[in-house]
Amino acid sequence: MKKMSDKQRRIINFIERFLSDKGYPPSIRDIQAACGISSTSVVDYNLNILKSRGHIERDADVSRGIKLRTRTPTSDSLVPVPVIGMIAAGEPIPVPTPDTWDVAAVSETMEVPRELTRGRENIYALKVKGMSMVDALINDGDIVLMQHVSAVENGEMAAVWLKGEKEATLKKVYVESNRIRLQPANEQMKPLYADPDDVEIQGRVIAVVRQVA
Amino acid sequence: MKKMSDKQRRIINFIERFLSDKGYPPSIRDIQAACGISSTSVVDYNLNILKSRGHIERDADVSRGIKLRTRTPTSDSLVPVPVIGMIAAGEPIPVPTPDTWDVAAVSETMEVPRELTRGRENIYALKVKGMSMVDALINDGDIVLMQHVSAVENGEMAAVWLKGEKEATLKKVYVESNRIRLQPANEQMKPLYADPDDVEIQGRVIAVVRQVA
DNA sequence: TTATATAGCGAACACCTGTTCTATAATTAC
DNA sequence: GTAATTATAGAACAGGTGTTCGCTATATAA
Repeated sequence: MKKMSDKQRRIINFIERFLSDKGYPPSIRDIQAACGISSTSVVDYNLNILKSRGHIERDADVSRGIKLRTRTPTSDSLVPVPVIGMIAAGEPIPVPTPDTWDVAAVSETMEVPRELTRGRENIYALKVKGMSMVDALINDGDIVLMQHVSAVENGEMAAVWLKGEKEATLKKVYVESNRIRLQPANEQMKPLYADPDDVEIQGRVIAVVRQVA
Repeated sequence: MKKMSDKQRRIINFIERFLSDKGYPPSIRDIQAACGISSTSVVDYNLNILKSRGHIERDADVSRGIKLRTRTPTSDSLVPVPVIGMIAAGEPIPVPTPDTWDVAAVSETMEVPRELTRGRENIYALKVKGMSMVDALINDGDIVLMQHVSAVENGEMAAVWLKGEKEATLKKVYVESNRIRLQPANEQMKPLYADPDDVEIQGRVIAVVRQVA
């Protein structure tokens, strides 16, 4: 798909906001005024381009007959995620159970944009306690969005439980010949090597959210 | 609330169906045709009743200016935030302008849960480029949610522009007797001291979002 | 240079559409 | 019964609104 011009992007954004604000689409002259366009025909011209590119639909000869094609209705754009526990040094990582999956059965829940989870299944959240994960660039109080998987691709960030050290960490995981390399997200730091029998992959890190103020 | 007449119920149902079908509200004559009403004035008459009873809202003199009131879309639990630029070492931090405030006038936009911004005003987002902010536990590619303020409370995390070093950093700011202490979020690291004339507060850090996978 | 495509401008047209007005029927109140 | 209220009809008006047309400007290609 070809790139949108700056003007076209402004038009799309305005339509979105107008629509969620007023509940009905803007007229061509509404768009003209809001986006500072000099002529209605220019708006029409760009709307036709946006239509041909598939960004909107237009009903001909119908006032305000603009339909957005890109945006899913905002109703399901927020997904609830169960916060099933803490993650901290010296304590095992909470493993999701059928009970904790159920958003309704869990005490705490947070809502995140679908954009973050990208519609993936088996998502849960953990709250980080302590400073033990600064080498993963994760602070005390951060929220880690996880996906429960038993194995990860090489290079993916995962929640790892080190049996011997009784230590929970978040590291990039690389499977090497007969050992596992655990690489901190801060690439200036040195990797850690572990025996495959000593590590337990608990899940994949999807995102980190830190609320500062 | 008084009971709706049969005709009014048909009108409401038709508006709902039309809206979800076409994406924009029907005109009065659309309603007239679909509900088998003989005159536009009768439609107008009943729409006014529905409005006074609180079932719909109408914008006067606006074609298709009908808004359904019954269902509350979760649209206001997600707030759009303009992504106005990058933040990187050696480059000035983009300062929001009246133009970039306007969500409609900005090329890129992201949506975040209202919970994250807590309804604050003047929120914008910056994308972090490079590894220069690892001491603030911020990685390459992270998104920083900012609030534009000219001054911050002691201990708050802020985007700071160091004039002398031509360096943008995110630090906790403490005003001391005749110097400013800039404390990295990673408290194991040493603070930086700067002359008050050398620092420029660009904004307050509200949140950090990192999409890993 | 000469073409060609893209983008913008302003005006005008014709239909769409909300609104208003008058008249009339149906229902309810008294 | 009459009067008042509610509901309906039809028509017309004025402004809203999508569309079109001719023209100009700029950039790209040949």
